[in-house]
Amino acid sequence: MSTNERRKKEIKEMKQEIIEAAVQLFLSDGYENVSMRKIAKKIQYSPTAIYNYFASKEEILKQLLMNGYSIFLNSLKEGVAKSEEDALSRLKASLNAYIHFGLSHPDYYRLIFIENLHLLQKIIIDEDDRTKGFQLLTELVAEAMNEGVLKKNEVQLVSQSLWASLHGITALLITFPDFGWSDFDGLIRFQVEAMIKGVS
Amino acid sequence: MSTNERRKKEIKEMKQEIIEAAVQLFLSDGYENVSMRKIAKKIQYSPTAIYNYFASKEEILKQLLMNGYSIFLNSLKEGVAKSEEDALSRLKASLNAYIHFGLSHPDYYRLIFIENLHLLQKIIIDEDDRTKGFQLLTELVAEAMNEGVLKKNEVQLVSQSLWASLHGITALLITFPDFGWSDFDGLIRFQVEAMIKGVS
DNA sequence: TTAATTTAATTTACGCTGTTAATTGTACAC
DNA sequence: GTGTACAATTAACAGCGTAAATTAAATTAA
Repeated sequence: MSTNERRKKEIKEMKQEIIEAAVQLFLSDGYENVSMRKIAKKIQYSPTAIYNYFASKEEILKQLLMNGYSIFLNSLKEGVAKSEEDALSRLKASLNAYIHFGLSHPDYYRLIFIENLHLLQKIIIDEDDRTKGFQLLTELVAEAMNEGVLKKNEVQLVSQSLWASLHGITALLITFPDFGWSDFDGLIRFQVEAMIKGVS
Repeated sequence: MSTNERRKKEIKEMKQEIIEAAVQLFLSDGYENVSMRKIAKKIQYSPTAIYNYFASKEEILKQLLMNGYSIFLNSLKEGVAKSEEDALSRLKASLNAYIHFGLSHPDYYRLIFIENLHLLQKIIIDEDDRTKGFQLLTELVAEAMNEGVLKKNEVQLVSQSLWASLHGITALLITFPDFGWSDFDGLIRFQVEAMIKGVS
């Protein structure tokens, strides 16, 4: 039946319309201030119409998390791709890319890594985007150890420590912008150097 | 007038009763799930009675933050006091005490340092408790630099970098307990060592 | 001691939230 | 054309933070 297929397309389009409205509202108003009714109003539907496409508000949130995480992964990969080819440069590039993503997409960072980290496990990025962020980091760490630019150690342990420091600087700069940070860029550079030195 | 003074005492007691109920509920149900109505029910008052003592729910939150921050400061000071007397030991003790506070009071840590960090500036701890947490850290860093166990550098920059890494490990362990952390205690030890080495 | 005044507590109410249930309208199959 | 499936709407529920009006109790003044 062609009507069936067209219907499927319509469902997909409607879902798309909903999450586009949701993203826009959440970027401007902040996530917690966006209600189902506001989303519905933006797309000119009644509030409960949305429930034909998403079971709950949390399901929309999950979709937003997927989108944000996809952008996050691309940022990391781009950062690494643009770097020099040696293992240390690639590792540093990934660290800088992580922080840079947070600072240029604070709402997404907050949503993914601060407020809903526990939901991340359940979210599978589509298809070939399987290389998750942390796996990328562990690969770069292992690479650096193999090339001898990083002291050999448990790869998981070192990667987790690096992630922790990355998250710390990013989360603090985002959630506490009015703290008297010495010098934004200087602090970031110092932190990245300290992280590398710390595990070297 | 003695009636006036007695009244002041009653107000203080009522406030105390309210925040005690609020703390209990928030510790068991999680902060966002505690409503004014639930607090009121617990202390056997009507919901709006609370508004004679706290202007809003946020004012109760601020009180909780103050309590939590007070516990936090005491934990830090205790940790330092119990350590060896040399500057490096004292600094390490403060780092460990920070993480330990987060792990033993995850709800308070989440409330203060993850969800409401921006409110922290406005909160002044009572009386002689003026030594704020970050100031304590900077003092220990300066001390360590003066004793020559830490490379001389901008004290603010180093302290902020250390705080960032502390926050990172603490926040991640709290908000993502189900992530496959190599070895909780081992990771913490490694992180503290890496932090010190990074700024040495 | 009684009357007037202050003030603490309650009830009522408003506008919001996420979500369920019942209802309406419309496009399709037979 | 009639019956059925289903998308969208309206109505409704239980909850939220909080403002306003009202009641009740305590304190002060006469």
